[in-house]
Amino acid sequence: MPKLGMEPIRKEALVKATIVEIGRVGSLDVTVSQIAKRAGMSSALAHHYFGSKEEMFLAAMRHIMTLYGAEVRGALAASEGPEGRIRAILRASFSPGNFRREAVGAWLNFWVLAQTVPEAKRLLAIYQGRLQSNLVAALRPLAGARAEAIAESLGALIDGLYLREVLKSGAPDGAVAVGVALRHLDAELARGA
Amino acid sequence: MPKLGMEPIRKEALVKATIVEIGRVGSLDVTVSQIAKRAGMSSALAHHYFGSKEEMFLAAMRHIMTLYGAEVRGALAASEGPEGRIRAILRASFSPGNFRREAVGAWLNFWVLAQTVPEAKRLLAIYQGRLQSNLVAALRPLAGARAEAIAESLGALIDGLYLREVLKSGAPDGAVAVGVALRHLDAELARGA
DNA sequence: CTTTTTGTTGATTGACGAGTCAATAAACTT
DNA sequence: AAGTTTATTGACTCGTCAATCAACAAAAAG
Repeated sequence: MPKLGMEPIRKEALVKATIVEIGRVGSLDVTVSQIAKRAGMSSALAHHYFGSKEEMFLAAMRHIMTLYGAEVRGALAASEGPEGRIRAILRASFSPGNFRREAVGAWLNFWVLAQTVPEAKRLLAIYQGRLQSNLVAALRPLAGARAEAIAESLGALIDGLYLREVLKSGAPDGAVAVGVALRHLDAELARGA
Repeated sequence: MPKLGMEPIRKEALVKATIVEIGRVGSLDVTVSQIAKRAGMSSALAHHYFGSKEEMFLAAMRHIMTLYGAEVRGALAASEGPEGRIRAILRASFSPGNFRREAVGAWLNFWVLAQTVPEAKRLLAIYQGRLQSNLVAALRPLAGARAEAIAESLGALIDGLYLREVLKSGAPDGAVAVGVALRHLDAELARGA
């Protein structure tokens, strides 16, 4: 049955299964067997393609970040004006695709991973840097020298809203989160003016 | 050698050791043996006093929350006026005792725990509720009907600042965090006025 | 002084899980 | 057709760890 060119297909299936399982179990205590089973293959094959469980986690992290980055870029391209760009970033951050239970759970656990695995820390730092520079770029025309400071608190607020989503029961509501972030932004901008 | 009345002493030592080990390892993948060793006893004794590892985690969580709560109450008692009360809450939240690497790491991991262990979720909800009502009480005279909304975003911001501390290298700087939170607050209040 | 309660641990059990290996098979190369 | 590369898995190794147990020691109770 060996069809050739399976590698990318298998890897993608494993990455998605990893995210789903982390979200389902709620921690990084997922077994390779669980992941492999959900992806429809044996655990041996999972080890064959990724050398270790840690590599699977990192690949899953890159995947989530890639999705997030793409969504932000897309929203940014379709936006106009500084304020429009900020709204775009916020909407992308809390879009149904990113702001869903399993993705939020995955993020939380990647944060834990970052405490011990340097590569995970690096990836998370990249995410933070990109968010920060996107926000600063959009804020510069509106807030001048205060752009950095506002971007930092806005970034922390976004992360905090993600964190709090973990405790909520019921489906995530991105609109509410966007509203909270926008109110904060308005307040900051109003003060500067 | 069995001196009587060891139970509370042993339990306290275990709770502290649990927090230290979680902070050191950076995850909940700490063994009971590690914890027991740091607390100066055998793993069997740890199991004797707490029935399970999970109970140890929950006890550690209660301990951290108790410390935090006590510090907030103390700061609140020594404060004057609505604005003073808010400052007190923020200062307590980012005090050296609470805002230190191992405590921050422990918080993060408790959040993970809350995804699967109902009791952990309950405890975290209590913390959030207390923080919220403390903030609302202090904000009411300043912001009236907007107190709840501001308290919510301020609470999320605090959590976000904790979260981001995890990625930073170097010693935590509570003063900076308090500054960020206070700026946010000022902005919100200025708008309402 | 014997019985019970409290403190304490080394040794053991039992389960589970990451990673390896050998074997099998289909496809591609020469 | 023979040889190589890619796909795939069941079985196995080896280690780890939570939880239990049996046993011992000292204090308190009767």
